Amino acid sequence: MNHDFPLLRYDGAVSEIPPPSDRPPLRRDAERNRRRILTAARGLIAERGLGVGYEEIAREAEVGVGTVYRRFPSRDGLFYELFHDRVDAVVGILEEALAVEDPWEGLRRFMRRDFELQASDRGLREFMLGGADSTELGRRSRGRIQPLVAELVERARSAGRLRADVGQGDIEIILAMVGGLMDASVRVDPDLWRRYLAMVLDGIQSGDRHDELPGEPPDQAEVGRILAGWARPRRGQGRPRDPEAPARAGPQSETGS
Amino acid sequence: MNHDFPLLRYDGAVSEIPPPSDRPPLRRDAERNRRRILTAARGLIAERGLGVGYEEIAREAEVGVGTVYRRFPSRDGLFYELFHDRVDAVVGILEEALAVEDPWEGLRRFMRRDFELQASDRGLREFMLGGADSTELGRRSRGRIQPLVAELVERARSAGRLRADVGQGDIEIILAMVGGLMDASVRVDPDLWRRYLAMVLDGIQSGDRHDELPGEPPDQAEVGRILAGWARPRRGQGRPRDPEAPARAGPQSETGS
DNA sequence: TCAAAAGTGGAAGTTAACTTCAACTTATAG
DNA sequence: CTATAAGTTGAAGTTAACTTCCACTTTTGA
Repeated sequence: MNHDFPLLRYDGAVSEIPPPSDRPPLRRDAERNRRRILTAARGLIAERGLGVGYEEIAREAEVGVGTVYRRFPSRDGLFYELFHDRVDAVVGILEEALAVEDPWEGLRRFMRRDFELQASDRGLREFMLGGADSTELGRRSRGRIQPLVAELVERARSAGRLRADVGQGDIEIILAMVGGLMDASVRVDPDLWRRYLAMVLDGIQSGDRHDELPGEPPDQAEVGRILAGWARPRRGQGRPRDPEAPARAGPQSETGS
Repeated sequence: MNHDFPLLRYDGAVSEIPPPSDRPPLRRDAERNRRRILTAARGLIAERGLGVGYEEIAREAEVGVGTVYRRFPSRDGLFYELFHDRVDAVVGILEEALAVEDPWEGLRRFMRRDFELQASDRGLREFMLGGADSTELGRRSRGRIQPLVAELVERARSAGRLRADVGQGDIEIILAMVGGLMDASVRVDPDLWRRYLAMVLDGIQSGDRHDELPGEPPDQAEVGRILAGWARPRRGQGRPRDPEAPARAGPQSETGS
């Protein structure tokens, strides 16, 4: 059992320094392939999310599927390699935010930087959101991140800049909520999330001052494209079909005898 | 081509009054089955979203799959039957909201009532969000709803209660954003959305007064359950696997020779 | 009552992933 | 240089939907 290696740090947070590997090193070709797989996976997952298939990763990496399975028998191993440094980055952002003098500014800064980090990587977004708890890394990450967020919230509240009725849990929900919007909108307008983050921040601060909203309200066409990309259910449901009107798709009163 | 039957109404909106069906009436058994299918579909889709399969609907309706396909060759026809009256309800809510004297109160009321309507029906939520534009009904619905929302927004802004830099498109995005949260959280806490809607409303009003936030901040366990249910990617990715550490899932420095 | 039209059911075909594995290839150590 | 362990591959098996089709049943109207 060597896969738990918490090293205590100054504040009780757990460091992510990897232990010396105890397995024999990979063969040279294997190492090369491993690198290719990670590169391919990084790109595909950043683009399309955690769901991309091994077959596609293999194709992109110019490697057989079997190789991908051999190297990463479970997706957790792959996600570990792809995201552990990103988690470190988030922790870094949190520490920086805690170092900011003005507590409200610190909280704002954290949220903004966190979203900036996630903006370019859909996989990271999904990992941080829902995927987090199904993975060893995910659970550990939450353990590192939560106390820092709690501290940030506590500071902002004590300083009187955060509404007293807003708690740590609210911040996490807000991150998820705006993150969900980001998922749908980044491709249409990469900075739109800033606008809605600003609205929510205005809603949870206790001062009465509004910052100006960044960007412009999206126009109809933009809204349409954003909604069209919102978390689809499974298979299509708008496929082009034969032009025949579907049987009784034309309205028919339920009261027909 | 008889499946377009816009009847002009007072404000140019399109009425949804069904035309007399020109097809021969269904046989008695067919009508009975059609009813069963709709009932089953209504329940399943409200519970689990637009993605439920025909096989499952058939099982629930105690009918063969073939029957479901015969009656609803495309999902659009099914969605039409399930949702056209819900769209009418939304339009009704909008009209009521426009009749409220205080424009800001009207806007608030619309959003609240709209969410209350959607809270109990995940399928409706998905239909109103993304699914809307892939369907004849969806497109028509947007056409009816948008001008009313625009009017509501215009009123609230003229009255000076809505920030001047908030547009109609923003309201639609906010509906989608909070709707996404609702998707993830209704099962855990059916009223949690009210809290975040309140925050956003506070963020977009121009007065400096905050309403009290409904509910309490979710605690850690609650946040965990909510995030766990957030729009999953495709297949599981946290399946229980053999307890062996995945090959090199244990961290290994990328710098290994 | 009975023939025709309408409707039904569900097995079998289709699609699109995911995963395994046994024959083959390559790096490495001696 | 060679034996061997490590690694690679992609075809074939598996799973879980979706959809079609036709032999059979039910309703209807003359």
